[in-house]
Amino acid sequence: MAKKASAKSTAPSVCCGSVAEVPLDETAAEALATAFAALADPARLRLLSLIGSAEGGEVCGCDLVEPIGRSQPTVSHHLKILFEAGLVAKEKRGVWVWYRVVPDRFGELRAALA
Amino acid sequence: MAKKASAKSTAPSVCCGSVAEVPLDETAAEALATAFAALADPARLRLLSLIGSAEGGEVCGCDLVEPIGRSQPTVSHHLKILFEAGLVAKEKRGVWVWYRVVPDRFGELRAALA
DNA sequence: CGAAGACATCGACACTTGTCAATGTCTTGT
DNA sequence: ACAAGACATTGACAAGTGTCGATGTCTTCG
Repeated sequence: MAKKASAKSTAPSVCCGSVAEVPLDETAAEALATAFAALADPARLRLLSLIGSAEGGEVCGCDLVEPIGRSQPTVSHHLKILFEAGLVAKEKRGVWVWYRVVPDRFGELRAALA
Repeated sequence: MAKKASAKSTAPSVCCGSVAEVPLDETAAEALATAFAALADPARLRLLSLIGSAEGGEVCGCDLVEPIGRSQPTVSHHLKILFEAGLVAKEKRGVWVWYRVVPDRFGELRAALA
C-alpha cells in the first residue's frame, strides 16, 4: 500500500450548482457559508496569497508567520481553518509542514458564484 | 437632474486580481474579507439564491421573509449587509423594496478566486 | 540522552455577529 | 385624518471568532 502523501481535509464539499439556482436549502447553504467563512478573514486571505504565489506552489509553514505579522499560534489556527475548508493541502516533511492551495476547491466556490 | 432610480451601495470594490497574485497587502485583504463575509451566512446565501433565481430577476422584499424562516427584522438586517457588500441592488417602488443581484460584483469575487 | 526548533493545543479575553421583540418611519387606500 | 402594511432601527443577549501567552508534542541533530 502506497504511503499516504498528504492528509485528507474535512471539506464539506459544496457540490455543484450556482447560488442563483433552485433556492438553496438550509443544509446546502450552511456548507457553502462555512466555505466562504474561511475566506472571510484578512489573515487567511493573505496566507492564501502567500501560498498561492509561491514558486513551486508550496510553502513551508515556518515562512508564513513573519509575513503575516501575527503570532505563531494564530497563524497555525488560520492554517487549520483553511485546511479544514479544503482550500489548502498540507504535507509534513521532517520537522516542517508544507502547504499548497487546492485549485479544485477554488473552482467549486467560483462555480457557486456563477 | 435625473431622478436617482436606485440607491448606491457602499461596496468596497475589490479591484482586480486573484488571491494568488502578489501577496495581498493588509488593506486589500480586509476589503476582500468583508466581501466574503457577506457570503458567509446561510440566511444570506439563501436570500441571494431566492433573488437570483426569481423570474424577472427581481423580488419584492415582502416575499423574502417567509421562505427564509427568520423574523422580518433579521431578514431586513441581512439584506442590508448584502446591499452594503454590493451583492444586491434595491429599488423602492411604492411601499415595497425590490431586490436584484449585481452580477458584476459576483464577477469580481469570482476573479479573486482565480 | 538532551537540546533546539517547528507546529499544535489550551485557556483566556475582547470583540463581533445572528437573532428576536418592540418600536419607529413612510406610503397607500379608505 | 386614519388605519394598515412594508421596511428600518433599536436594544438586548447568546454564541461565535481572532488573538495572544503559555505549554505540549514530535522530529532532528549533537
